[in-house]
Amino acid sequence: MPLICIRELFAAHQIRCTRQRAAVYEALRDCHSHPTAEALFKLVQPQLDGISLATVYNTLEALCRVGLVRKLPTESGCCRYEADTDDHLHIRFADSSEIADVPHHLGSQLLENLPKDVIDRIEREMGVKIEGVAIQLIARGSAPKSRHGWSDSACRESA
Amino acid sequence: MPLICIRELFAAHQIRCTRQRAAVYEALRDCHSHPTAEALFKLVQPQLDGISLATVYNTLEALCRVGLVRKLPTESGCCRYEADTDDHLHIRFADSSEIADVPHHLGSQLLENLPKDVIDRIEREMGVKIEGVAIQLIARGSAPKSRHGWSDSACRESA
DNA sequence: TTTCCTGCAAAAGCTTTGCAAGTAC
DNA sequence: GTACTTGCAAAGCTTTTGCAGGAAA
Repeated sequence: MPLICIRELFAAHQIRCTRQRAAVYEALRDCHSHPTAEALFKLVQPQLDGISLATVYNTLEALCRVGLVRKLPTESGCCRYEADTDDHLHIRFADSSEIADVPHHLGSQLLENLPKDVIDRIEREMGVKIEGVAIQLIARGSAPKSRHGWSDSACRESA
Repeated sequence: MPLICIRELFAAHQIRCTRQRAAVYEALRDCHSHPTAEALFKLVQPQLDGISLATVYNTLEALCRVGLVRKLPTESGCCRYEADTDDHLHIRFADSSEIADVPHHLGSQLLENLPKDVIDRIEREMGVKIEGVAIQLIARGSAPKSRHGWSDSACRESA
């Protein structure tokens, strides 16, 4: 997607388009994995000479706030991000903290089969409003070597 | 559950039973919420005068390793723990990072309805072995005030 | 007695913040 | 021109580690 479209996308979400933000967003969207802020920083550094890690964090926070990016729950104490905000399943690899997407054609069968009436009962009986579902399948080991461009590592517990 | 049983439980899992570990485990099991390490530390401090936060972390790590405790994925950068290792659903409150259990009679209907054949296909097509499923329902706001003893707070983002 | 655990303090890792200079609108 | 962003550095928070003394088995 050319930069002009990112500019429009940002405008539609009412955040300013800066070189740094566009680069971070584009890198995240195109990398098809679920990088940490640090990994993303290393990814954009070559194109944006002076960019700082703090800017990556600020950018991610801004993009999350307007819903263009999602922060994924992890067990590892360091956050991972994705630009694909459609509902989809994740596989979390227990030994590496990596996260992979389940292809849509597989995940949707599972998501669409969630019984609506059960969700309704949970809302009623617990007095809450459910706004989404995050499903992580847990797999032992590390991500298989990037056939789909999944792989991405680096975090406290991956040592 | 009296301490003698915790001793046996630990023995069965081949970890030593110390006062500190027993206290941390008992506090976690009885608190019916999903405290951070820090919160758990404050919970056991009154009974164990000199305990240190590092010991709480070491203990939780040991208990996780043998499967007596689970570390829950969060978005907040600080970990939460639970002693209920049966499969069950969680509700994550987007604005407070708190986590609540969905009562078993409600969650099991959802868990048992997950289509096994779809999981099988995911394993085959992605070349992974799925060992578990973590489902978090996402709710806006904070946890309703503890009818079920859920509430527990304190974390970077809860400010 | 041997091995593992604790407490302390220090370090490491991730994320946020304050501020002056710069940029988008 | 105004309001928002950036880069930098420093601080803040969570978690881990090294080591000497202590407790469990």
